[in-house]
Amino acid sequence: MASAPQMPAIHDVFRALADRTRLRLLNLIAGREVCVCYFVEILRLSQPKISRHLAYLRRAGVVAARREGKWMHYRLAMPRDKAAANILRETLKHLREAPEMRRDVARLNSASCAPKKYEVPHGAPVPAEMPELLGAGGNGFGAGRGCR
Amino acid sequence: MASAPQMPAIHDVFRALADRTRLRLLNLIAGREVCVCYFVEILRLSQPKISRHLAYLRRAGVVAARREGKWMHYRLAMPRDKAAANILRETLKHLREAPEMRRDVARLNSASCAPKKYEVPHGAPVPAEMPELLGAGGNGFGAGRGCR
DNA sequence: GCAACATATCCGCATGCGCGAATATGTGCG
DNA sequence: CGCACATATTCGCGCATGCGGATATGTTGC
Repeated sequence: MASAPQMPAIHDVFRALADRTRLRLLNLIAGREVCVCYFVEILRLSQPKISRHLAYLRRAGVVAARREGKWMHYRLAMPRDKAAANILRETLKHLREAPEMRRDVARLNSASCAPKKYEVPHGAPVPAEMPELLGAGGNGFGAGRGCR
Repeated sequence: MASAPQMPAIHDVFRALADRTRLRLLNLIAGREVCVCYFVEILRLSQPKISRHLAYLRRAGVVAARREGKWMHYRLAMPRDKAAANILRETLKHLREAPEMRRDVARLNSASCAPKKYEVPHGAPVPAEMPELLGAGGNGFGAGRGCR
């Protein structure tokens, strides 16, 4: 048999998803790897607040972090538990359709194409596409890195 | 429109799902209409606790209640919000596969077929199948009311 | 080492939630 | 009405969580 669905896994995912800020973060992170500094600018929230929610998501096992010099890159991490992973995918799919979420992505798009218009730190790494972890269907970001 | 009810809906659903007891209740309720007295006996939890969690689920809009004499029947209520509904369906689908959840359903099955073996009140209404609201795939309950 | 920067964690406070215990509401029956 | 029963709500407590503000950690470059 494949996986014995564990209650704790699903339970943790739900707790992680039960917050608006974390949903916005997950939506931004879905399909690419993003540096923390972008979250702060795009969501217009304090840096500690962003960092705390990212830590929460990390503990719940739905995002992973990678350090590169001073910058921390966050990416989606599909839970091992199949149920949790499916629910997360389903959630992200529908988040993409919410107007507020689309606005966030649009802002991230602008910021990564024209960083000078935003308060993103000088030399901040451009978000990199990572569609592998995503479910089917894009999220309006990539289309070849845009920036024409 | 009335203040864009999109986001709050999903958010509330996640908060409702972020509790083990409520997940067990939802799993028992999925596909049938159940009297409160069964929950108390099957889950072996105090009556106020059951009632409180049912109220929470009701406020989140994922279950609905119907009064019949002294008995209250609870049934699943798919949220209007399409995203919330899909996520709820996906969740229920995977809950059914968890061993603990299967045990609960098995106990409910026994109790509704042979109430005397359980502490269910005398004359308690037998849970009625309601597969309409469920996603595809049964949950091991019905198969024609069993009880042979 | 030290300054500058990006990020993470800690502190204190307010709020919300889960819990058991007690109590309130609603319904049928004699 | 008054009692018995099923269910709901309230209360007080302990604990987790979200928050802003302050501070700590880690990294680069001089």
